[in-house]
Amino acid sequence: MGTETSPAWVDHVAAALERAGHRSGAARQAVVELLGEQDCCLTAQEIFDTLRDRDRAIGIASVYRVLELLSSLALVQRIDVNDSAARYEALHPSGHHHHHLVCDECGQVIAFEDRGLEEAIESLSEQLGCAVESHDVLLHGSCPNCTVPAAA
Amino acid sequence: MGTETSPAWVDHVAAALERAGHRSGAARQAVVELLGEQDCCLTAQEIFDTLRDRDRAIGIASVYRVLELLSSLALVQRIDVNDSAARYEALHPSGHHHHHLVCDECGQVIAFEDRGLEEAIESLSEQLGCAVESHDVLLHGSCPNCTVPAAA
DNA sequence: GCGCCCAATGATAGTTGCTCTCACTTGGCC
DNA sequence: GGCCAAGTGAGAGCAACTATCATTGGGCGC
Repeated sequence: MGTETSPAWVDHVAAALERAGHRSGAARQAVVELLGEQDCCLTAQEIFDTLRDRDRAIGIASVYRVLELLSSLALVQRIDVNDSAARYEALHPSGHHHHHLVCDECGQVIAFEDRGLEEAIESLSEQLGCAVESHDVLLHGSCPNCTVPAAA
Repeated sequence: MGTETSPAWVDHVAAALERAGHRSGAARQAVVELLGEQDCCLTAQEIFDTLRDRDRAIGIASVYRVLELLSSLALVQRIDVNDSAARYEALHPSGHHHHHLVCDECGQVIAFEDRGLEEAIESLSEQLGCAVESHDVLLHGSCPNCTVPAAA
């Protein structure tokens, strides 16, 4: 894990923020860089804790503020996995993204992608007569670890 | 609206609860009947308020308790629409169900169904090597009302 | 029908994820 | 360097949800 998402997205965000008339700031920068490193979604608390551990501590209010801003500019996607805390992840300008399987046993969130699914959703949005801007697919089940009882 | 989901599902729930060794109770009965009438999802608060308006008031704690029980028995599905309150709706034993479009303008939740989408998810779950028990697709965009600026 | 036992219920206090407020700091144009 | 708005952080506030616990009532044995 680590570099999949990194530099291009961080630059993209910087450009988009500047275009939208925002200044740079330490807290926002730290959150963006952290999100850029991730392969999958993080909760606000995880972002807060990780930055504190790295001696780049910022206020929890700033975490939420940055996430809301990025979300409103379609730079991150908010994902709700039914475990009370929302998660956020980088949203690529290319539209390339993935979806999530939530393990109902251990709570782990696993990312996956599937072309067929994307196509089904695309053709669906045309039929609906609504402007579909983003979509999120959430599967519930058991992850490989929990599926095999012996390995649990 | 009103009768699409109704009697069969309520009976199904009653049977499943008895099978699981639960007694009947007024609060639970009221929640199940209300859910059985719905075509789409309700929040816990909506359930609480509606029952109070019908002079079948029950404690808010009971609402949550019943929803959790039904959810754990796969009799209702919990849906998180990113607006802070979770929503719940009847889950049919036939597997027949629908998904949701959330209007980012007005917050309205619209139900839809699509065979192609279901098929894509089914074939996907086979590939994943995980036991997928349920799935939920959430589209974000604008509902017909909000899509046409003139009608807003 | 009567009584007993435990599941079901409801009021309320507590927890928690998140938002609001406001004083302070900082970036960036002059 | 000075100014001012944007950015930030601490902490209060809010709302959804959960835990607790005393009371109620369903349903079985009698």
